[in-house]
Amino acid sequence: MLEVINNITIDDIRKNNLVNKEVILRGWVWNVRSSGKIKFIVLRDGTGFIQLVVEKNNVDNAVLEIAEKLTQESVIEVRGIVVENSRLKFDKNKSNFNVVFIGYEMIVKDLKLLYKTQDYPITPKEHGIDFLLDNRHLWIRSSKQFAILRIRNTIKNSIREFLNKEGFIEFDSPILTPSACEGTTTLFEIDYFGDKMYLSQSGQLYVEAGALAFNKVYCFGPTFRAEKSKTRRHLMEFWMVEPEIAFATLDDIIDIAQNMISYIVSKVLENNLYELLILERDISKLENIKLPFYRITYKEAVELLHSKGHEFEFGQDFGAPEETIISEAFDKPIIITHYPKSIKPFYMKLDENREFVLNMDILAPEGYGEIVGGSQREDDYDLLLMRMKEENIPLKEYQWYLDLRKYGSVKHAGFGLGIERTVSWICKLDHVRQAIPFPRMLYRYYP
RNA sequence: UCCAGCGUAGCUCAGGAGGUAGAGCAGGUGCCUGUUAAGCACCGGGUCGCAGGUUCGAGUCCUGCCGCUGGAGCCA
Repeated sequence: MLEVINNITIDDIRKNNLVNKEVILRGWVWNVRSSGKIKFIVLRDGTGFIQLVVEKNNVDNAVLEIAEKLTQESVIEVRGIVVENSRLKFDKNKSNFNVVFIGYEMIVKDLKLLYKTQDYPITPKEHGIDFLLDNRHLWIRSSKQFAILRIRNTIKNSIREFLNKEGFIEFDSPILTPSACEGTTTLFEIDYFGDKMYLSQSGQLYVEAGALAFNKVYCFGPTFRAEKSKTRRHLMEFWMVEPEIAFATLDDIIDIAQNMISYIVSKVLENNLYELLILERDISKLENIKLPFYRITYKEAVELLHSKGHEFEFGQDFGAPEETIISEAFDKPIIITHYPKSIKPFYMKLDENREFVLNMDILAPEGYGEIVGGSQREDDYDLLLMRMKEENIPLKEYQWYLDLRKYGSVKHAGFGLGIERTVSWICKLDHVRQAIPFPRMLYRYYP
């Protein structure tokens, strides 16, 4: 008598050898095709996709009747034998509805209908982005979204793993803040029992306090920016990891940042080949992400733009076209350092001649642009005060921040890495809105 | 916020020299034992974004508004 394995997922079938084992799966009907007395059901259970085969001569009439009436997203419990099937190998030239079958299928013995779904809105056909975003709560069931969000999970886990190994502690910065961390950008205002508070646009100033208390810290969470920007690289709510290290210089955080990015990519390649295949990602581009990355100064980047025939005024900040030109010129992430102080915030440490700052941006390759921004921080009380006055920063609200330069100030540095942009690059998405479960965009926040 | 484009069936779109709508998919009913966004046959499905205007007549032309998409600025 064959033992039936219950409590199993499609992921288990993919990872363990369960050929010729009888198993029970529960999941949602993805698609049904039939050819007379044989029916093919594609099942998804949240961990993957598998084809079920219902043959007339193999099952009771009752089972056949259920199989005949299945609709998309109906819920079933199915018992059957796992078999290998070479016909189900992924073929790039044949669209598989973007489902990658796993080399196995299940010959069904029994089938129970647990929930009958009717008129599921997302059909196996093209849909417009407006419709899909309105149905984001259902769209996340689709194969590509499934793949992207599983890769996002790997990326977040790998970041925590990496920082833990490096001796960091997670230090939570507040989301409600009494003042702006970066004076320039717009903030979401909150009524806090009659006072004005803001949703945090960066945990950086708080992790600086953390670094002087715990040496190596990072915060990891959502941040909010009320910028009226409407591009493929912007969300109003996005996730950022911000490591900050005491006694560190610009060079030190460049090392940490590129090691971290390289670790993230290696973990995705280790854990998510299936998902990358669903996304039809060119894996060789990711395998190429090896240390060290390219490193140039702002000055050299401007020269590069000029050599490409691009008009650009020295002293301006790089916009989307510049970032794209620069990042397309390299096959690995590119680190740009020493920007002019006039285009960077007050807390960045000045270099010797006080013209440039000790900062770095990291641009992802393939035209993806900035994913990391960081700097060594100004640790001298008087210089910081001078910079704050120059930029009209309200000193009263930042007294606590100045205090950090008054009581045991040390050189320190840190950076922020944007999660959605990183996901977007690794998955080669055309927009960051697909890199987060429920994107918050300008004028679009449903569901 | 600025520039450009688009709003027709549940979805993706066609019609667009003004004469009151059409295809695929999805849904329904059949046929087919290896399909793979299967195929074939038949069926049901529409205040053509909203408001006004021109006209005998507007999905089609004009004006305004609303919604969405793409791009720019700002940034991660």
